[in-house]
Amino acid sequence: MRALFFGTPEFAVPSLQALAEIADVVGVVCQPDRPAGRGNVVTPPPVKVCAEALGLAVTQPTKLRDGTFAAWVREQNVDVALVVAYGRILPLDVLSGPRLGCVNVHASLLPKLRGAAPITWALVRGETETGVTLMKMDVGMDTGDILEKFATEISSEETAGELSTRLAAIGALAVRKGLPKYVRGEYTEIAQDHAQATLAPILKKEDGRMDFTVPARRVHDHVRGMSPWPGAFTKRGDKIIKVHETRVSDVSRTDKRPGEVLIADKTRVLVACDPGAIELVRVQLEGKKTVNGADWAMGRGVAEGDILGASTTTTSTTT
RNA sequence: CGCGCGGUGGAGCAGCCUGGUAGCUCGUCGGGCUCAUAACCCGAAGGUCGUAGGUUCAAAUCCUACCCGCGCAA
Repeated sequence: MRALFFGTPEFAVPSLQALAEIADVVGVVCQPDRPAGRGNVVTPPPVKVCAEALGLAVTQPTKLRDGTFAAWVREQNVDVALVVAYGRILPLDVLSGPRLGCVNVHASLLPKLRGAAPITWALVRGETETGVTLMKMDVGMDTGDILEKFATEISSEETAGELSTRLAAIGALAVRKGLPKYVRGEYTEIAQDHAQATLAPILKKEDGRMDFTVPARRVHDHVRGMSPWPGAFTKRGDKIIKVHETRVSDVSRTDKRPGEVLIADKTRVLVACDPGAIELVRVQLEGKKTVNGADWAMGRGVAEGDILGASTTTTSTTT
């Protein structure tokens, strides 16, 4: 089978490797190298790095809708294109370029969690099961017909980073198992039940802001869902505090206002939620290294009675 | 040259602006108290203050360069 691969981030790498094993990959398409990190160093996306290591040709188009890219896709004369977290909507002329169209690996059990950040939102919403869906792409956002779903349970302490790694592997499995089957025409495509659809919108930095006015378990789910990106954060005064890891406490006092530090001693830092309390296990202050709660308290970075996230200043969204 | 912060005994911090005695909380070790303790009391060990230069009678502190770590923005 001749195939093209579309993908960009780390999540897509295992799928690319899987595809390379089962198909003749004539081209790998990913987003352009972009300035990234401190100092704005131009950095190639993980898929490009992997593709070059595999000796595959890489294409990084900036425009998808002017026809020239669609023409290029057609010229490749491939049976199918595999799309995994490419990061852009493909127009119809591109989708129809490959003989059998485009197949997508999506990190949720469609029609649930359509969109750019299905892993994060699965955790934040407290889901106990998720998975990978292999589907035939159409012009909508993850609305294509389903070929097969691969489910997996979510553990109660799993972070988005960990779950992403697992789903990436499952995605690769789906590619190995499902793509040849698709090409042989052995799948019965099943339309999604659009009435059951939910959305997993692209993440903004602000999505990481913590809210202590909800049950401790939900605060915890939010933190692990935002880990490692964009990262959960709150504030103490005007200083941002990133919260890397939390633990739901069995302490259940409700006589303190949400966000108030109940305990800050050499053993732990506990913050009131509503109801319940959450332990801040690992936190990070601006310009500092990550520290555990006890060290944070020992260095007097936090004390009992402090109010986190309060910043009474009403939500003044600055541009 | 995107903006900004930090590197001080084992941990986390203060001290730096306004050079001149190494500070705080915790941990460690020894002793005591207690039915007991992540509690309390007494005592002790442990630091080239990131590196290399410079200024000065004197530098953790001021100046220069470099190394390492980190936040923001993208």
